[in-house]
Amino acid sequence: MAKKRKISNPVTELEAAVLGVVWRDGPCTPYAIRQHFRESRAPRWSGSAGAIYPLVQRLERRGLLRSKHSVRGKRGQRDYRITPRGIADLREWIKAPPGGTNAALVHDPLRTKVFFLEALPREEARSLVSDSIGALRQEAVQAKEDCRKSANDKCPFSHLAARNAFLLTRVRIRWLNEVQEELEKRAAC
Amino acid sequence: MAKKRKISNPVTELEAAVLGVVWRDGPCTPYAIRQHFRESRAPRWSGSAGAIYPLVQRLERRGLLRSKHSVRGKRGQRDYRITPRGIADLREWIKAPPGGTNAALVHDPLRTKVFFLEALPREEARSLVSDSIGALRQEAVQAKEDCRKSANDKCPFSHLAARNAFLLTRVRIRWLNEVQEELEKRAAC
DNA sequence: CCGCTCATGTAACTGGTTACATGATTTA
DNA sequence: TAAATCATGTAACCAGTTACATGAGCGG
Repeated sequence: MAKKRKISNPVTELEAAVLGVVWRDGPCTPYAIRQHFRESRAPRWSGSAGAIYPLVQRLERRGLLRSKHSVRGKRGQRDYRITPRGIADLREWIKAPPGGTNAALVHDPLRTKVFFLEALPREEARSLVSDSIGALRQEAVQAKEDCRKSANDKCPFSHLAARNAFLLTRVRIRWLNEVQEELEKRAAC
Repeated sequence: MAKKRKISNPVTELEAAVLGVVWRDGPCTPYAIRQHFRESRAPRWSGSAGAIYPLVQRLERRGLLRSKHSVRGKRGQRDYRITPRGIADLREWIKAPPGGTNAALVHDPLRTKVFFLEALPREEARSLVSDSIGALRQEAVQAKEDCRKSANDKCPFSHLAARNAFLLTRVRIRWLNEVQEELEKRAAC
């Protein structure tokens, strides 16, 4: 059987995200990559220096990124671009992340909290839920705004990503409303 | 001003989850705790030995758990129970996790993938989306089943947690349908 | 020139993973 | 009793965080 092209190493999610940013934004400095992540409202993407700089060095050693000194010859400033192997590995990750977690259940810390909500005095449980609803509403407004802004992009996928954030936030609000109802029902007893 | 009781150290999410399990299930061995996590379909909770055993030791050193040899004097078998300070810290975490991420945007790897979906040849993008829809439908069936099973629990919150999982899964399916439509629209051009 | 922010990095630490070792119990 | 599996643990590794160091450009 014709052996498929050996993929160097499956990239992690963060590595893939960096590859994706470089793929999309063309040559860019690590700092620009960091900014991209820090602007994201998803807390997963902190874009801390200690994560990004070693990561791009790693990716360059593995041949997925290539860098050269920026024309503006500031200190060590380097512009990174993606290599063909980098693109191949990015595609590989999109198709099948390591562990096959493509459709795994998303993690919601509020779910865990509600799971243990009986450990909280009733009144505190109540305020936790209503505070969270408030915060999520804020989130939803932001997400909707992101949706609107990306609605007319040349690429429809960034808009769909924003829409994912909005829909998830909205459904969590609705779910919290159910939790709230349950709390009130219990209070009534 | 009356200083609030000093909370030892804010616990992490995994620590809080372990405290929660011990709080709920009464005295139990580390192994039982692991089982609890491994049965969860959320990939976040792997319950690997290397995570749990050091963790309960840590919590005992910090005075949040207390252990004694099980009556069945097997090897080193220990039953852990939660202490009052453990309960206090668990409550503290439920109210306000470190970082105030109570209502932060949930992380969805499929969102990231779709964000970079243009990097994929059209046909592969299509099959990624339809495969994911299939997998999520499976997930949704499972989640609904969990919902049903927990519907008549004495504690309604485990049911609400299951419902969260179901709702999130369902909304992701709907969102993926939108992605699918978009792909077909583009194919038509 | 002083201080501020931009930008690139590094070092120490932390928490979780995989893989292994080993003792206890059950089952064939 | 031999093999399988349950149960407890540990060691090496790894990725990401916080905190720091440092240089470069710029505005007062």
